[in-house]
Amino acid sequence: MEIDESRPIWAQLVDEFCRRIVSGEWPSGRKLPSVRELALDLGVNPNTVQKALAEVDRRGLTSTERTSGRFVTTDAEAVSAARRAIAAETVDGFAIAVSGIGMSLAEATDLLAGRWRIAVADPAARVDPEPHREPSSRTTNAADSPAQDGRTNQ
Amino acid sequence: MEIDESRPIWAQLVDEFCRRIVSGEWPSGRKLPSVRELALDLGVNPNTVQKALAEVDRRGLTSTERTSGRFVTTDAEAVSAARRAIAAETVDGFAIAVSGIGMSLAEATDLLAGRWRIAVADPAARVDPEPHREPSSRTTNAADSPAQDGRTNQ
DNA sequence: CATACTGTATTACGACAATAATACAGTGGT
DNA sequence: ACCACTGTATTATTGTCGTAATACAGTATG
Repeated sequence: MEIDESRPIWAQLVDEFCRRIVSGEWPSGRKLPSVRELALDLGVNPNTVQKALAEVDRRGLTSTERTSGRFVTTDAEAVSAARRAIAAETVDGFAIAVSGIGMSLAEATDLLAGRWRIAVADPAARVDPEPHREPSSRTTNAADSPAQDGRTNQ
Repeated sequence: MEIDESRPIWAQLVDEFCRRIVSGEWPSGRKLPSVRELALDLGVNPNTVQKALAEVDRRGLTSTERTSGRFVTTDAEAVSAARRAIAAETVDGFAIAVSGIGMSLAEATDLLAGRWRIAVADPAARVDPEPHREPSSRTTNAADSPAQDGRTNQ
């Protein structure tokens, strides 16, 4: 799994764990790897994994036996509901994004069909998102005059 | 424009400004609102706007006249290239996301067609992403034993 | 020329994410 | 009983994001 710096790691882990569950990668009833094992695999701190798993618990996709481990829920409906929710979120976000740059549904559908195979199969061929880099050498900088200026933030 | 807490604000502003340019909302050659004005409109600190605009400059979509203001590039090819890049990123990301939860291209296309109109037109009907909330009452917590444990982070 | 506007530069502070390093408690196998 | 393993809890440190509050420099207009 890929982790980037654009969002809190624990939030990315929540998404990844949910994905593994709704995709069947972690089937219903299966015992999850331990907190420490997951942390090792993912290259993050166990604290971060724990935080993410607590949120997955909260969403009802996993539960913990306190000392014997953590397990995927056996409630199949909960899993499929989560899958539908994730799908809907993803689709809506995509629709908003592409319509926001002036694309039509037909354009979006065509582009999707054209890139599907390659994007899904060949990670190297993907167009990765702009990696969230600091704007060149500049610092931060901003305002000036004291009172009537653009400092109307919260 | 909507700002959430899932990513640095300045990064969201970069995306938004690029979107306005490639969508034609800010046409080629047009003078951008001032840093302070944008900060006021968006409800953020001028520093944050400045940081975002510096990045948009770096990407070649805007340039600054230092004292007279900031302008959208007149290089039409740069704009359309940026639009293509954004579209490709968005489509690839979508393809990976939906295939990651086990959807086929046909399913994705159908779902997209079904949700297109409503997601684009009616913000209230959208399925919003999980709002990145702290996992209930729990703290953070994690590991234990000292040496041979999962603390193999960087 | 003076004033208002533009972008740019600094420094400081509060909040939080991620890490680090322990510690505790309960279960299961030997 | 012992020991390895599980989840959970605490405390401290570091870095960065967002904000705040100024300050400086150049242009344009009256």
